[in-house]
Amino acid sequence: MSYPYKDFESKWQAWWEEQGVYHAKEAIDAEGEKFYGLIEFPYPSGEGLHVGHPRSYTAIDIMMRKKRMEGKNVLYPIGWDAFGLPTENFAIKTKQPPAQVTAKNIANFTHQIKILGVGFDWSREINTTDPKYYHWTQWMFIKFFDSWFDEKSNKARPINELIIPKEVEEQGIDAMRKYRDDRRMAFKQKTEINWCPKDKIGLANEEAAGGVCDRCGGPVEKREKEQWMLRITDYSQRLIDELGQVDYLDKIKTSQVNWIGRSEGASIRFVISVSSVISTEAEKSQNLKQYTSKEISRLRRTSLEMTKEDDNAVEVFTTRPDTIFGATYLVLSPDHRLIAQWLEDGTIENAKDVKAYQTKTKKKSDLERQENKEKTGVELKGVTAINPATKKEIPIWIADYVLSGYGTGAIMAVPAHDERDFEFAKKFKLPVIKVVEPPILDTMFSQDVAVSKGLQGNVKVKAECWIGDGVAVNSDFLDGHDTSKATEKIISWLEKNKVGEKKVTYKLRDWVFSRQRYWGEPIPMVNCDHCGWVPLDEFELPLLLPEVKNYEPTDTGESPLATMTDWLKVKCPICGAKARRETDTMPNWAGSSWYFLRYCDPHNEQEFASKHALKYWMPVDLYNGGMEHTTLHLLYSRFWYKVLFDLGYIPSSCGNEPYSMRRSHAMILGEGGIKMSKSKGNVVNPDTMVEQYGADVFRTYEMFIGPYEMDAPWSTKDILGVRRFLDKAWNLSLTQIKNYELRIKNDGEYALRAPKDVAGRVEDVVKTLSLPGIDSEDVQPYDYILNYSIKKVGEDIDNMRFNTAVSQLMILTNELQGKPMRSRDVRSYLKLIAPFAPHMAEELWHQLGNDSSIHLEAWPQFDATKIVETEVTIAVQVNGKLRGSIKAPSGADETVVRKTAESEPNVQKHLEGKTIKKVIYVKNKILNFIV
RNA sequence: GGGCCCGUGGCGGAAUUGGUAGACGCAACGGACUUAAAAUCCGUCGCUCGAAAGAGCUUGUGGGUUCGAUUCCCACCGGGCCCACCA
Repeated sequence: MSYPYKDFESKWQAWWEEQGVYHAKEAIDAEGEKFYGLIEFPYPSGEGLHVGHPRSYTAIDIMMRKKRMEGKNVLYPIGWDAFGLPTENFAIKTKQPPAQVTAKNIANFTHQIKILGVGFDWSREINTTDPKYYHWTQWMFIKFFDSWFDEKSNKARPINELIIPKEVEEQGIDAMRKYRDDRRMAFKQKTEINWCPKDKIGLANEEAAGGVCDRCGGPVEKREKEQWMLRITDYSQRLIDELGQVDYLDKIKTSQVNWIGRSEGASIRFVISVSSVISTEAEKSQNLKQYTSKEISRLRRTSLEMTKEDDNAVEVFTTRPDTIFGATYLVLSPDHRLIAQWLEDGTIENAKDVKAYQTKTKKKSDLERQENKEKTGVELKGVTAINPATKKEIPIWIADYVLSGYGTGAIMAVPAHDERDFEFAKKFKLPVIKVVEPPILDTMFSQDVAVSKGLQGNVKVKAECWIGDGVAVNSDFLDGHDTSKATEKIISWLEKNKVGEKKVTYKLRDWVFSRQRYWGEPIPMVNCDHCGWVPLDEFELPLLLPEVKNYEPTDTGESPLATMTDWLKVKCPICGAKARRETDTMPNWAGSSWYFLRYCDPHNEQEFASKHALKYWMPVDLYNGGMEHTTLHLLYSRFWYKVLFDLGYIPSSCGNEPYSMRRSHAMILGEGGIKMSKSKGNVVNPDTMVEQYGADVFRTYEMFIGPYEMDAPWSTKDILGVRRFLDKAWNLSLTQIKNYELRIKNDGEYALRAPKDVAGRVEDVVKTLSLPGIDSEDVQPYDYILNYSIKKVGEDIDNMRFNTAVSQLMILTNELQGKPMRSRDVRSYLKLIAPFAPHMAEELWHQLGNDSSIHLEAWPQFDATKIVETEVTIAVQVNGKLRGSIKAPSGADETVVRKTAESEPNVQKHLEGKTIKKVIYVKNKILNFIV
């Protein structure tokens, strides 16, 4: 018979809430150790809960339930990451206020999660769109604005501790303000945004995935816009190094490190010359002109010594300074700052072509860029550079394969040692010089050789020179070998000659923190003609998101808030003059960057969380989330936390990492292993499953579905197997309980439900009546399997191997079939099942005569002596092949086992007429005869 | 192109530090109960040969290390995810 889950699931859910079973104790009156478990709070979309959500909620719930039963003060909170685009777009489409849509979605999600029986502490529920919450998001933004990164102490500090150099101070107040603004953790900068020319709106990256507009499907362009940025790049090195302090899955650490993308190399300055020096076209294409020091002195710059990049030098970044002898041209990104200047002062002779190329690049969508990787570019006529190592004059090009955002936005092209440079050189017939041997070798070679007299200690270079294509770059001597010595040597030469130095760069970009959207936290900043960007006074927070008539983005690409003329007008907090509010809002990553801090003290109106609460709960002991957030949310929130930590808003005892442990769940796929999607019609709705099978079956099935960290396909048939299991567990437990009733009735004429003054608990009744059997100390036939299961299930939960934990519970349940149990063993059995099937366990627990929740009972202990096996099965092999198996006492030594094994008929057969050369014996496991 | 992950029966998946491959579940087949079906219970279940005992083969493919490899190493094939002109 199926167990009647409908009779009691909602009853217990209400009772748990009423009893506060899952409420964490406040830091102040808590005893014992704390445990803070966290799942990524959901975005309450209109789609409703996906079956993937409960997989991780249940998994962590199971771990939290066990911790709670082990006596820990568990914090397992839930909330809503509710600002964001899908809601805004839905609101626009249906002409409803986003706040209203959000409220509806939250109500729906709440219901869906509550019927699952997850043990969340709902008393700490938070919502990022609640002014009481975003008050502090705004407050933190101001703290970012009011701080800078001090490289000396390697941490963020208040901006008023920034010392302004004398020479800047002398330049006046504007210069001082600029000096400060250029260093703030939150700053305004022109950056490219995705722009849909058809819809005339700016798009978030996620709306412009693949270079296509999310709304109209048309191509997306780049446009420049001033945006708020957060200086996460200052933390690049710490975000890598401090991973050493935390326990994250290796693949998570690896992808964060790769995302930050540290590379070591050198920055090298190439002096610029004017083209009039170059004699002829022929000379230019056939021979790279070798300059004498005399000629160099005729260049615009008389010395090759460059201590920093200026108008007369281009700075490049390279990870291979050892190949500098092969650098035959420079390439700048089309929007390199020097180009605008050269265009202006007329240095560039082919200005028209250059400008045309710049425009073309800007129009090029990401999609085109991805699809068509053929090299394009334009030579800058009239400007050249001098390779500091070879002293040769080399041309300068612009090309979109050089990215403005990485390194210095300029490269030295070494076509013989870089595929992209080679492709480019081939196409535009540029010289290719292969550095055949590292320039540290004291051998001198051949034809068009670049020799650097500048290098110390008679260092010479073997190099070959080709013009144009016809050269295959393969099996290069340097590439793939250890070039570190050569690199080191060159760098020290560069440094000695002041034309370059060691440099580290990162792929990580600063965080674009503005959205030209409505449904986000207003940025609490004011622009004043006299004072520049000024934050609101703290007592003015929260700056409420005003209601607007129309949520559509504006034609100008500004946020809808820009149409609120009254709201925009504000007095400057500093000088009181007329000023204008910022109309951009924050990205949805803002609220999620610190929500785990708010859970510690969610109702605090004086601060984002009290120091005391933070001290008690932080860091998060276990944080579970999807791999897709590894390089965004997880990195952002680590950064955010570090800034708050550096500024002293988080007690130092919490440590400078927010999460001690990070684990990852995987996806639940549709039947057959394809992704669930509305269009494929294979979406499974959790509500339907709960209705059809009950929450306990649904939960347990999702745990049984496969390894937690791996994707698993949904199977409507497999869930039936789990239902059968819980039916069996239910019937088994009821049978045991009925047995007590019968025995009590027969022997003592008491019913189990005897009046409370006689007894509430079965075992009390039993003790009162001193009935033998029920609580007997006799050896029971299930002693081994029960104790082993307690051990195994406990370990599996700790190690997040939920699938094997469930299978062990199945084995246990099958083995207990038809065996009368001691009441204390039934209690242990129910406790083992409780984390997986909390409703059923609670119901049976109460039927057993208990009044308090099973989820607050102590986790069962196993008796190690019951697990020790006295007799073991040993596999017997002949030449590594299994020929039989024998029983032997546990720990038996070789001679005993060998004797038994040799008498085994099948083993005998294979040993017959052969001499045993060697015997390998592994205690309690295997005996192998080598003949 | 770079990084990460995964290949085990008809299916989802088990297998401590290398030690009896296929736990547990699904499906399938045979049986019991039933007027019948469902549900439930009992049994069989990697492949090939064999009545059976047993033998051979088997963890994507090919090599290697080892007494012994799903596990470790090398190469290849297939699939997935993320990033992608990152100098």
